Amino acid sequence: MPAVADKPRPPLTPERWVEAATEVLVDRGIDHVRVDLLAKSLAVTRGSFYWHFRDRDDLLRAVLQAWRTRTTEQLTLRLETAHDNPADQVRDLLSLPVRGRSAVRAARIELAIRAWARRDDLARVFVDEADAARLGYIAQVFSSLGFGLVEARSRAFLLYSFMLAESMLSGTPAQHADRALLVERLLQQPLNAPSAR
Amino acid sequence: MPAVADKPRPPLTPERWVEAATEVLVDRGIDHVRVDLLAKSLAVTRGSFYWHFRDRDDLLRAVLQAWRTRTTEQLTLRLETAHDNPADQVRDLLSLPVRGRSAVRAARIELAIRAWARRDDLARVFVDEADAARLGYIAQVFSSLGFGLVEARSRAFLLYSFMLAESMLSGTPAQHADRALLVERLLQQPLNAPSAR
DNA sequence: CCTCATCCATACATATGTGTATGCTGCAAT
DNA sequence: ATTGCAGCATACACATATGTATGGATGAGG
Repeated sequence: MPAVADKPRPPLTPERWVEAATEVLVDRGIDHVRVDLLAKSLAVTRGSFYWHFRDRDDLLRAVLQAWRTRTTEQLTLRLETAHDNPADQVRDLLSLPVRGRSAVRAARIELAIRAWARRDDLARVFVDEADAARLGYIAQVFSSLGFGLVEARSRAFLLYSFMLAESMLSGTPAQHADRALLVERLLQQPLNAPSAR
Repeated sequence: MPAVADKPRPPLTPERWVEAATEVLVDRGIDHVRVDLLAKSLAVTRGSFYWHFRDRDDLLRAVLQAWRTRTTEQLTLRLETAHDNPADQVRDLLSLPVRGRSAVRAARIELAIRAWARRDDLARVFVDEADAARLGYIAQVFSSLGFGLVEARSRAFLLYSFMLAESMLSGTPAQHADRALLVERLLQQPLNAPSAR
């Protein structure tokens, strides 16, 4: 009984493979991102994969690059739509992880890549870049609030730490700390050290 | 040419297997903790493994339990040798990651287990327990400094976040933030909210 | 309508992993 | 000295992974 007109599928793009790979990466870790598994989830055979990608590493590189593209886009978008009031930018940052399903998903992807980066040099490069870029951005915001360089960098790290920890630790965010209290405290002018304006 | 008196090895203990497994876990992640690989690193065959352990999961459970034992011991030790001055306890906590090779190693183990816990329910239980215990301890210290419950928990989370982030992000700790500044700020009494004594 | 490139399927060859069954060896107790 | 078991080795059955080689279908252009 030969083909009764199998639904003609649209051709697969490399992006589809990257999506599928990212999915598995988040749910099961980089070691479970395997060609045959992805092929099954896309309902094709591995023959298709090796048409679009040179090998498995080629795919993994593509996953990292896709992530970098998204994160840098996020950051530049944040830079462009910057509020006039820097304090509001800080408040926005702190309310970021709680708002939106896509933000939660992005956080999960990032954690998975971070775990991957602990053992893979290339992944580590990408993660370090992202961290540096964001820390730089946050520090810049604090800087425009009138804090000196060291102060701004310290507060930026503290804020970034808080965001990281919230995405890592279990439990609802609210049960960890009073976000409103925290943000206002972070915005305060230094107390013992005179502000360097 | 039959055995020219191969060095008689001392019998293997389950602990040795757990050590080896932890080693691999740190360096390459839980998915690389495999029986045959460990057997090679211990210079025996898998036959030995299945003598000491029921199966691979049995070993992984043992790894988690060994970790819990160590971490809770660390915490109780901290509770017992508690300084009279709670402020000193906070200062101790912040200087913890930088002092000692074993502290660094413990941090690496913890990160590996944390990555594991993102996909394994049992591991997650252990990690959550550890987090809760430590957060409780730190909050207690802040509490004895005169902070109210919410204040104490918030500051505890902030401090714990900082410690976590320092062990996760690349770069030397010193380049992130001024630790001394941070600790003194964390110790200060609340400013806008009146302290609940 | 024939051709050719694109996109995928199929079929090897090879590697690496788990778990089980069973065999071998030395030391300890009787 | 013989027995007996602890501790490990060896061998088998099976599953799953990568990568390559090659064949088949389908649509666009000459």
